[in-house]
Amino acid sequence: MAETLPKGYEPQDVERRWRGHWEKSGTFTPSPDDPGEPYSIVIPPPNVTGALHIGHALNLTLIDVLCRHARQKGKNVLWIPGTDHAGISTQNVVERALAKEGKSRKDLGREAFVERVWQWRADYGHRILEQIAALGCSVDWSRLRFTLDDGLSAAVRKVFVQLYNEGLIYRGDYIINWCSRCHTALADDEVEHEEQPGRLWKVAYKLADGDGEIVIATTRPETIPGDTAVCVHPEDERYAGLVGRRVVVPVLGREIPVIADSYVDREFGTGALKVTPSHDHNDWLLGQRHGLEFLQVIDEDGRMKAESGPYAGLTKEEARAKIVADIAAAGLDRGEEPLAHAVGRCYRCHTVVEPHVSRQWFVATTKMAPAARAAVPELTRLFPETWLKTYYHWLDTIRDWCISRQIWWGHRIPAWTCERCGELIVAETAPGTCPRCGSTELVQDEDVLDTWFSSALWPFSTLGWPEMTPELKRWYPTSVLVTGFDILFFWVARMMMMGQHFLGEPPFRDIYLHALVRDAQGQKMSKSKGNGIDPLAMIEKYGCDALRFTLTAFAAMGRDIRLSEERIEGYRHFVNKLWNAARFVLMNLPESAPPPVDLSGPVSLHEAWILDRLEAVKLDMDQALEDYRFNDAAQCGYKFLWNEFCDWYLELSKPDMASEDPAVRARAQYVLWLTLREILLLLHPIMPFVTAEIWAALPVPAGAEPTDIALEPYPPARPGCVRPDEARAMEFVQGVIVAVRTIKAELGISPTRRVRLLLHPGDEAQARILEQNRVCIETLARLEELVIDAAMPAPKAAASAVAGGCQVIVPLAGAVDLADELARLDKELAKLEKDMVDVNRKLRNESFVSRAPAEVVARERERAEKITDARDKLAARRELFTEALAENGEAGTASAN
RNA sequence: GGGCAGUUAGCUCAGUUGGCAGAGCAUCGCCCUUACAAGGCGAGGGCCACAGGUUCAAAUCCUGUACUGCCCACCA
Repeated sequence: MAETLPKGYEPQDVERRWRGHWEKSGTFTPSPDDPGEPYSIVIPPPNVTGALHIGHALNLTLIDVLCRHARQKGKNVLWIPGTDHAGISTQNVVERALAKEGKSRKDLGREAFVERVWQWRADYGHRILEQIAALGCSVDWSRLRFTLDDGLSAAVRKVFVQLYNEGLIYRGDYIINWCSRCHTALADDEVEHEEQPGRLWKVAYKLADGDGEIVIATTRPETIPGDTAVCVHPEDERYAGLVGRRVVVPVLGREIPVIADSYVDREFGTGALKVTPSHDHNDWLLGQRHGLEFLQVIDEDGRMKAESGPYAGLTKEEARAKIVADIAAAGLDRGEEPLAHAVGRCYRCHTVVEPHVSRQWFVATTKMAPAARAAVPELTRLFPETWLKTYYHWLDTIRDWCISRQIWWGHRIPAWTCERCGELIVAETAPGTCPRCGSTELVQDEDVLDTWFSSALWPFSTLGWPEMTPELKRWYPTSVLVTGFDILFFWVARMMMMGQHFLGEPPFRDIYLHALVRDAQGQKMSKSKGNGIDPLAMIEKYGCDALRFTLTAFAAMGRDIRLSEERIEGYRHFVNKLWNAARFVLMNLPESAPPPVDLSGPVSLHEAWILDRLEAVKLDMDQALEDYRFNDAAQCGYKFLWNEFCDWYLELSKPDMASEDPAVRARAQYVLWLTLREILLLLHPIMPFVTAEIWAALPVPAGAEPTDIALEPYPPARPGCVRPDEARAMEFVQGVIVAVRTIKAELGISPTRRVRLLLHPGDEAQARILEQNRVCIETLARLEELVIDAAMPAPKAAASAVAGGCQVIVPLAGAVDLADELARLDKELAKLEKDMVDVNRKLRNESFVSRAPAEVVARERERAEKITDARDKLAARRELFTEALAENGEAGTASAN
């Protein structure tokens, strides 16, 4: 007997062993010179501060499935792992740690602070990597990257300098989103807009030169000190006479002009608005258009500046309250109403952002977007396609990207200013002297780059760019990017732009956007809600393969995943099923692999059937993965293993194992061995550990060495095993067996009780098939006697059914309630009658017969015949059965044997 | 205000080109049949959100409606 497996599958131990093996053996470290079509994926780099959450688990599982599958298909597969320095997030984490020591980053100073962050990374940055490993990811650890590595930093500087020289990076004063907590500018899409209840105040602005007033509406009275105009619509008759005159800013007493601009919505509020160019995005545009004064009254900490006069020093919240009160006191209050409006918040810390005018660096993404747009879908395919419109829309309406951040952790902007002459120098390395005046007093820009700037280079910076490395030649562009749709703009679109600009072609052949993982109620999982499912805890509890299979099985394209622990628990049963099926097979195999048998020659019907199914499953799973239909691939494997291999084939193989004919035994062993072997290969990309463990226990041909399943090719097609006719014949036999089981179950006959069975085959061919599979039927239907003879009269007191035209007759004996069988027959007949009405309605419909494809009509005709045949046979049986009932009189039970 | 999804069994979801509505879990029977009780064998359960339209034929295609969710957006 072959090596046996322990009775229960113990994932923890198995996972630890295989992980260690794969890491040490270098199994997943390819060489650019290896043969095969190149296949590469870059990991969406998790934040170095991060802890693995379920979204990562989904992402990494899907990538790993693709990589392992590609390896099986003979491709030269590279999966690069790495982490992102995550500027603001990481700085926040370290600042919080500092705060516990009662220190701020300013206490340390820039250099010491950055040193402290590196230390933090050395201490904790590996956690996320270990967690990636725990998922069984087949990444190439030898090529691990970090966005602040020397090589990647060099790439960042080169890109910055080149874009600057090309005029695609520029510096300018703009209104940007300012987070007063993180103390930095934020890009437009780093601001989350959130509808919340607010108020709309109406305030009177008195005319400077006499009586009259304009009532404006505002949601932000604290910005009144920064007003430099009042604006109305040019065609608004209500205010026609006022444009060009001057009004007085309430409380402050300054005079400002009334201007007209068609931007104003006459329907909203009072149709008049106050303009604060330094503290509102729209007002900033108005200010530019109309040459207004820019007056900053709120500082970088969210406090009122000296320019706000009496409110100086207050927080903006305090200022709002005081200003509202002062306006009321001055008799300028013209009412207020509740108004829900969107307020922007920092996506990192959720502080309300303040529009703020300052000098920042920008990438002219408006110029780079068209190429990224045009590449899809011609050069890069997007899955699911439904994201196309969103992608296009974003690129079509894109604004330039603010890339400077006023923090310390990140890539420092490679720009220097000459203290003496003011010259701006942008260079990859620090310049020694000013090229204009020769001064050595050069000061580097204090700011660092947006984290997404280095992420945008990830697909080629990780491959060694700007050096033309063998890796870059071999694996760029990458095969597919797998990521969540939530970073389509942050990351994906920007990688497209950078990849095209610097490498001349987009960085991926395909982009697969997967769903978000939500909880069972459909809520986004988050720490604050406490509804998260911790993947590591799940791995601990149910095993990695169960988690991976669950995530794969639910990854239907374009749909969110509602995950709950019960799901994972459910799929653990599947892992266990595989384990036990393998145990059974191993118990029945010799020590060495069974010698090959010609499977295209004569085999028994159930063997032909399972081999035929196996061929179909190989094709289906392969195609599903090619199409990124992960759920279909998982489902397909699940059904084949459980519902076909275990439920039928293993049971059918049992009599073969007990056969006295050594040839039958040998062939059964070979088919068992081979089928299990290929099932393991098919499931391996989804469930690497349990399949590896079983594979290792599977006997190999005498003299051969056991292999590593991770290096085995995808099971090749075996054309001789495609036998649809025999597969159909087997399905007929299954139908007969199910009919007997159903009769037993519905008549309350114990499944273990052996009964006699009479079969009236529909024709000679059926009779032959049934005869050849006598043992199968006897075993699976649990019979004490089987008679296959259309001429053999059936006893009146018998339960009956029709399966594929064959009458299935179970003579009733003992304490069976005959009324049950009558009810059963009537139910069955009613169903057939209904089917017949349906099918006849179609066939009697002249236009159906004439217009539907001939093939569909023929199918319906065939169906009608089958239904009629079954109905007639059952009706005849019912006649006889009622006679039996009458003969039995009040007894109501059969005593036929 | 625009855009995109979703609505199918009690729950969570599949359903590729229109052609007999499926799975898992849950429920209800019967079984400890020597791989597995984390199991086996059966059963019940659906106006495919609503209203129109196209078609021989619609869960599927078109139009509209109603909810639900997400994304984008400068009504202060």
